[in-house]
Amino acid sequence: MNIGKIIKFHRDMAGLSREKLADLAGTGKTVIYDIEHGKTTVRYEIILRIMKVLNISVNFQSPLMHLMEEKDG
Amino acid sequence: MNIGKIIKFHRDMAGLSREKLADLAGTGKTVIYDIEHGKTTVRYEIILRIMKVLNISVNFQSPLMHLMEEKDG
DNA sequence: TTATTTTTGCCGTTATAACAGTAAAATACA
DNA sequence: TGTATTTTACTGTTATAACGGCAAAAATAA
Repeated sequence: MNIGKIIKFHRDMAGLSREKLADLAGTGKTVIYDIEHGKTTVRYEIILRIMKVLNISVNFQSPLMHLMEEKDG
Repeated sequence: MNIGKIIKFHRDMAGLSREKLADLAGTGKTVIYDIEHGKTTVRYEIILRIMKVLNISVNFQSPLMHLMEEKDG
């Protein structure tokens, strides 16, 4: 799953520059550049913040997931 | 989404110690401990490797996602 | 029970990711 | 066209995440 392309595509669709997206995500512009260029050695937290701004949800799936007790807030 | 609990649950189900999981994921055991304790300032790449070992898939969803041209291998 | 093995929890050091700065490139506007 | 503004590409420095090491705790065996 190419996260760089996903972010680039959504950023373009939102009409955001890297710097603007970075500001909204509370991070530096360089990391946006890095991610869009295929770097995956970036903080997970930063990925999450960027995804939030771009209205992208992150989901985890597995055959066992439904067995986890989940307390809904 | 509590990634720490997800990993802890699947690790237990797989009968793996942190050290064993770390070895399989090609990382150190400390980061497993950190993640399970709620730390999100960890490398995205490491999350991916751990998820792979535990057979958990990572998916991104958005209202625009289907508009991306995806070349299937 | 005691001894042995395994696992967990955490700290200090080292490698590296994030950042600001800046030049180049692109875009906008007159 | 020229000038201003915006965006991109990249580098070096600094903050910090990843790691190994070790003690404590837990599990397992005898």
